[in-house]
Amino acid sequence: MFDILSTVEAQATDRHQQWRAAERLALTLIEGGMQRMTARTLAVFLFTDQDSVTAGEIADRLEASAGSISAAIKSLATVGLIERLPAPGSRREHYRLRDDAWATLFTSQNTVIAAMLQAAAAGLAVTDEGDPAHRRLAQMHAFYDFLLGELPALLRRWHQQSG
Amino acid sequence: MFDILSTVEAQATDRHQQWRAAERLALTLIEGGMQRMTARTLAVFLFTDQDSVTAGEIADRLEASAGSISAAIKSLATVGLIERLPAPGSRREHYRLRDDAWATLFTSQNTVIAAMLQAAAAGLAVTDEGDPAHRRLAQMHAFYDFLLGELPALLRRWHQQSG
DNA sequence: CCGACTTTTCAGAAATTACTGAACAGTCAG
DNA sequence: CTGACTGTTCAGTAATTTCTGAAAAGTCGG
Repeated sequence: MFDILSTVEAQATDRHQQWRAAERLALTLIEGGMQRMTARTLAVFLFTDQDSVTAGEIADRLEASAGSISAAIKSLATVGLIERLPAPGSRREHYRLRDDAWATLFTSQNTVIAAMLQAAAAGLAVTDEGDPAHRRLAQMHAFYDFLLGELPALLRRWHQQSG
Repeated sequence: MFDILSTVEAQATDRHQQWRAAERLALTLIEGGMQRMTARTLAVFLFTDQDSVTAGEIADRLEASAGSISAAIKSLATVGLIERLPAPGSRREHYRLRDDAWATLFTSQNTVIAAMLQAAAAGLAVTDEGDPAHRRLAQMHAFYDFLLGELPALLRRWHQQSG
């Protein structure tokens, strides 16, 4: 009887809940080390009901300045999480989350791991065999060497399973 | 002929190089998201030629306040990277890097991954099937679910190989 | 090529975070 | 139990980071 009305109410509730869930996810990303505005921007890319969004739309949604959104988009694009869409006739740039965004985000850890491995190697090179520091650095080196070797196979399994 | 002299000189150089390598490793850790003083403290634990160190020794080495070192040690102990040693007769507390420190550090990522998984699930619960956001959240959920499943086996392989 | 609209850049303001220093608490020798 | 020494806590400050707002640059239709 009042199906239409209740549907409208439910949708309004859903929108609110979705917005809350988006902000909550942003907090998780921030907790994990991501910049505040970059995290909130990424959350918009995830939760929008459109196929793509513009910088202006994000700024409106987050009530943030165009400048900070521009920086956030640049940052997300640099690590490969989002992509610029071939302009669909509009003057404004459209962006969307890439399909393999999360695997990409995870892969960017490779850089960190490689840096740790290199730091350990540098330490090994300037310490003597007998020095306790040498043993510790060797353990560190072994672990990150192992990790760096395992990650490609891990990602291959993922692409196999999902693709 | 001048072996003793050159050895002394080499050692002095090594100490300097070791100190440089330690600070460099600290920078890598900071880059990866660790607090500045916590990273520098961890570097001391790695590069010291002693079996264990005290808070005072670290403060001297880093020329930092006792307060900041205390906070750093607490932080490192909380995530399980260092351990308090059974007091060897001294009044001062001795700490050292744990043997499985690096695996522990990596494992602490599990928390982040679980949080991401939960955030994705929360998003799925408040979006409709047809909504593009639902599809994106499903992809995110699938990836972190996969990761969470793979990591235990990864660490098992590590312990098998190293132990 | 012009004019309107969008995005980017950047200096300065605001907010957050990290460190210090001093007071407090804990512990062990005597 | 006392005194001396080490570690911890916390308020205030210093430094860094992040955001804004406005000006500059870029882009596309006309």
